[in-house]
Amino acid sequence: MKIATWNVNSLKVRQQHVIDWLETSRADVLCLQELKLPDEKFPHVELAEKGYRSWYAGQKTYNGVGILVRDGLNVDESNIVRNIPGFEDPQQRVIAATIEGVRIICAYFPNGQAPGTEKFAYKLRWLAALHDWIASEMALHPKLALLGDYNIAPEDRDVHDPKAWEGQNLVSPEERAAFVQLIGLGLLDAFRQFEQQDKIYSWWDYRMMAFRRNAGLRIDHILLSKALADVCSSCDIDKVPRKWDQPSDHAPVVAQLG
DNA sequence: ATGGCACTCACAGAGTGA
Repeated sequence: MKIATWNVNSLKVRQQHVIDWLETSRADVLCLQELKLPDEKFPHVELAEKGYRSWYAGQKTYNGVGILVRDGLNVDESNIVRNIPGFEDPQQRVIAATIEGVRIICAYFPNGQAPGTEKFAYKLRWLAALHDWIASEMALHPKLALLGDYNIAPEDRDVHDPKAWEGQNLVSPEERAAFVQLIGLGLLDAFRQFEQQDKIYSWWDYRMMAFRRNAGLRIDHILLSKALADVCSSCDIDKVPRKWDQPSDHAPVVAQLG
């Protein structure tokens, strides 16, 4: 099973990119973030025509997450979860589904704006709630994958200019500690299970020709439980869609299970 | 030091993102 995550920065604008990418990647499961559209505008008919069923939690203008599943894969319809149970939040950031016995959790972590702001405090509260919920999900589902836009660059090697970014949002010690807490639940960063080239990132600012300069961050991740990490044969970031016309500022991250 | 780009809503320019 090939699983992937992609922050598309508006599914309305990037609908054709998603369809084109699914056609070439043949991903079985694609987790999407930043749909930026309400559920009634989700293009489920167009995606179904291309062979993918979809489950989603959207809202107008901001946030929104979805899971696309290739026809033929078994989805447990009784076990779809939207948002973090017990964490009241109007922002649509989480959707989970069990696909072929694998618990797939798609998450759009809060940006956080800057340390010390109210949005940063919300990010830390959200991270704590996610941690506790993931712990309970792992107890129920030994085969679990947490995919999404984490808005955290875990280590300095995930940052193009660690000195310039030191202490800033996305790399601050508090955020990195929260990432380590997730790892502490028994999850593994799929990307780091394999030998990788230096300076591989998943996001580049639209400004300052950041992509051409490879001035990026690795903030989109696939974390796997031990049972899945044992069968994971590759994990890569696909930079190709970032080169297309009118691209998302994020690139897809892909893991092959089995 | 600041802004730089893109998207949404809505029709100007603010809010948000990372």
